[in-house]
Amino acid sequence: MRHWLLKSEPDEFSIDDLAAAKGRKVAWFGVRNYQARNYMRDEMQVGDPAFFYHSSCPEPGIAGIVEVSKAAFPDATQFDAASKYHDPKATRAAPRWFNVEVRLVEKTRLVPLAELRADPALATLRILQRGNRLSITPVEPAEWSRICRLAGSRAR
DNA sequence: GCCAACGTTGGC
DNA sequence: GCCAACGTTGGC
Repeated sequence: MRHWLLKSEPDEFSIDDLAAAKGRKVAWFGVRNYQARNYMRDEMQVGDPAFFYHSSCPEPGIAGIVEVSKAAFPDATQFDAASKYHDPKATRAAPRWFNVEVRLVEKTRLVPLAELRADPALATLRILQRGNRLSITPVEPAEWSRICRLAGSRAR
């Protein structure tokens, strides 16, 4: 089992949107980066926990905890000509983009980016590294525990 | 809106 | 396969 961090712009899809979704589940659609896709397609397993991170917003930070509820399958939006995630080079026979499904485990207090940065125990956290833009990154077990503690979560 | 950093594209 | 140009990300 591995731990992950998933970024989402709350204007697009927030933790409250996930809480309001049917079954509190959603396909993690719209990822159009090969490395992030490969994490979903090749490494994420059902039951893996992940932080839900709000990016590109007034208060960036960790907003909650989700878990992988379904292994990777083709991202439906790549086939949808009306979607901004449409990919004309993708076909149903040869999909390019995959997504897992995630389920909300717990909405936590918002742990601001500045608080993550200020914590020496999180110096190696991927999203804090210079130039990092990847929307899906692995989280080390010690980092996971530390952030759970900061967030006031019972999860470990 | 700025800008650093990075990924992708496409000509050669 | 190289690499310049371009587009995107995301914090500030």
